[in-house]
Amino acid sequence: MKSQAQVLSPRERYRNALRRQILDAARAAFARYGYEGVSMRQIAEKVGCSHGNLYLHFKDKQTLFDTLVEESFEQFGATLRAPESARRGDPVELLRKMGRVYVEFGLANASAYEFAFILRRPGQRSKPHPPYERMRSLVQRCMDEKRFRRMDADVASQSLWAAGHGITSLLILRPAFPWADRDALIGQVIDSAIDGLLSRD
Amino acid sequence: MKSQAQVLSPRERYRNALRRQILDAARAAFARYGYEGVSMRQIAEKVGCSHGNLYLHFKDKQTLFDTLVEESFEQFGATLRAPESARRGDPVELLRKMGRVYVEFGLANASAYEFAFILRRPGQRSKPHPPYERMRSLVQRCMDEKRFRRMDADVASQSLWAAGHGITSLLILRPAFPWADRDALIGQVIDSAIDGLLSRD
Amino acid sequence: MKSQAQVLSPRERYRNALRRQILDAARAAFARYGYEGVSMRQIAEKVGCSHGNLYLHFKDKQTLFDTLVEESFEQFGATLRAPESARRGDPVELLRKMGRVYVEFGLANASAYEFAFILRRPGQRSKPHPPYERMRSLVQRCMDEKRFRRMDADVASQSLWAAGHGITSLLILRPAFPWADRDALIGQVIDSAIDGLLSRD
Amino acid sequence: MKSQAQVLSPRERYRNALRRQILDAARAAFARYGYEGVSMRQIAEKVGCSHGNLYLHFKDKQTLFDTLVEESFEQFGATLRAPESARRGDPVELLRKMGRVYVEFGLANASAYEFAFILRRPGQRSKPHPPYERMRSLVQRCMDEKRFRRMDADVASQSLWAAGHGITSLLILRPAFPWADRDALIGQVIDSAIDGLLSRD
DNA sequence: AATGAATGAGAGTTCATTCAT
DNA sequence: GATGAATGAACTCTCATTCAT
Repeated sequence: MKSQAQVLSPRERYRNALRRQILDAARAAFARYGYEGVSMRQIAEKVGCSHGNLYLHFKDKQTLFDTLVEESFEQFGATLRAPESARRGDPVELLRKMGRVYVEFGLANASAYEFAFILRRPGQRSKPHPPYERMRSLVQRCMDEKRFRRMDADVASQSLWAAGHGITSLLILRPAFPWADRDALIGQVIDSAIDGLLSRD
Repeated sequence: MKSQAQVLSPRERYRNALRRQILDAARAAFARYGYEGVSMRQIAEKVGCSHGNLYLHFKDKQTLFDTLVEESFEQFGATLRAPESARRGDPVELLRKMGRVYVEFGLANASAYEFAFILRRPGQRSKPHPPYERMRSLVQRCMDEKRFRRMDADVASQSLWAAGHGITSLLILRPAFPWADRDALIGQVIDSAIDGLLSRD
Repeated sequence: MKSQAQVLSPRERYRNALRRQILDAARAAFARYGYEGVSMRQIAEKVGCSHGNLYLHFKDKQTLFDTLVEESFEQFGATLRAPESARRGDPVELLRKMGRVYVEFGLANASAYEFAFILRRPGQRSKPHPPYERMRSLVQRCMDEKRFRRMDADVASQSLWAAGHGITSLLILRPAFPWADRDALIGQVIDSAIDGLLSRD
Repeated sequence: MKSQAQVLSPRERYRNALRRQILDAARAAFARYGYEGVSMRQIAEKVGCSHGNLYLHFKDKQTLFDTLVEESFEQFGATLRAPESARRGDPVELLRKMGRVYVEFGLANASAYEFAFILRRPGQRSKPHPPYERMRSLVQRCMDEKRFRRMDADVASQSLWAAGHGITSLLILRPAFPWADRDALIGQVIDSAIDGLLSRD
């Protein structure tokens, strides 16, 4: 579908590549030091170009930052769409899988995770984002199929999100902490959170 | 023990009060805007003194910040010491209580919580802090008394911490999100996390 | 009257002196190169202080500039108040005298004159300024006393202003031009402009 | 004479047209914002070409500016040549006419007027320019024919120029001022200036 | 001929910090 | 003990200019 858009002049390809490099350098820096802790000059130095050059790609620092936030949410949305799209199969198992994907994607893309869920942002929006919406509809399905106890669907969904966010953010923000076995820990967190919603009989 | 420290000259008392005001103003500002987002001048203005004055109480900006981090951990330690000190009583119920205290103290002292567990810091230390140690010993006791399944005590403890941190940090960082009933949500998170560790029989 | 305001601590006096130095340096620079042609750093260098220092006296460049404009108008107002205040005496002669004072003050304070009447300004106001108002009332008096022909008082006043401004601004802006005898020229310009308004009989 | 210059290839004609567009855009911009207040990028944007393109027509910004100054003087010279060339007829009336043409041409070509007579320039030359020379010779003729009093011809000529320049520059620089009727005002200024030179008998 | 990517200088402004008073 | 004047570095951003394409 985008096939004709793929035909780029060398110049355009180079331009895109540089833009990509800037975004990557900026993402890493912002994630580590926060918005105010990073200067355009520092980003440019990491990229290896003049700082003026950044302004040929992004109007200003805020726009560069916003682009990264947007990008991060899109990445999350795309990743979490996959497991949910499996319409059939045990919805509880789907949720478990989704939880693990969430955490693992967050760890593998730590800076994107920080942009999406940790970093304070100048212009706070905080609407229910697509990843959350997907999870919530799956939780609802679990209730409809009597796999989960009847309860407030938002309480249930948000308790799952809290658990997943808790382990993800701690592992990202406190990498030096003497963590137990990573997989076992993640599994325990997710399983507890989901099992705590199951019907008891 | 500290009795002789109580005898303060008026001058010393004033000095201490000013130091306290500076810390409070700085804590609020840092928590909202981050380390680089706050200037010494801004802090001084909130306090109502000259910016030069700050340097009579704290060597530099970093020291002021570090003092707040230290203080935050101490507050947490003191708060969580109380429930644990009840040596008798159902250890599982004690854990539940401890979890709720953790979350509620975190929410009531959001900026302290951010200092202790969210904000990235220039000089990262990240040793197992006292609050964690206390919880871990309680978890161990639950296992010793067969209330919890036998499993790696660190996996168990850290899964509890993850859950508690998850809900606390989300509520702090995303206040504009349409959260479900706060108490119900907190209860669900903690109960799931603890119930997931119980012996199954 | 301002006697008690004269008691300044040495610090205040020094501060005022520095402020004065900054204003003088800025006035000369702006008059020669225009608003955009002068940088805060250049001004600081002429004063012999750091450029940051300027911001302790003026909020920003625009404020520094505005202060100079204000000051220039005040100087003009004060200077032109003197001849006019002589309530009695031939009003035509008063006007002649006022014209000469206007031109000579403008030449003696060329940069102030440029600020007041030549330089384009970012925020254009252009209301009838006090100097003009004073002259206009004198022109009116000349008409009332039948010394001037009956005509539109604004046409008359503005034609005088135009003549005075013309010779003043040319002498300031084109100092290298081979001018005729300065006093004779100024006298001729003013006399023509005023005589052209006299009643003819 | 210029006939062979008229034969232009389409390419050359296009090139000339573009050069013309650049000059026009630059003239308007410089006149409004001054030399330092205008960037090459802004000029290019108004023209609708790349900023690099400007350098194919003008070596640098200063050269572009100088070209405009030159051009402005030429326009004035050409305009004022017309009335003077009428060798016969009342020389005083010719002068009056010349004055009005001067002012009106200045107002109609405000930016050219600013370039020629108001804007400060990096490299100041300020020799008696052709327009002045023409007027001066006409003044001399008035004296020779006893229409003007005997006096220093430069004082007389420059007093006329001052009057004309005064009203022209004020109307250009202070458009927001509440001016009286424009034509009446211009007429009064010129008539006063010329009548002030007439022989008295 | 024309583009636009790139640079390095320099703009206005704010900052942490020092120090004389 | 406290002030606030002062500095120099660093910030974001814009500019004139060059040059490969």
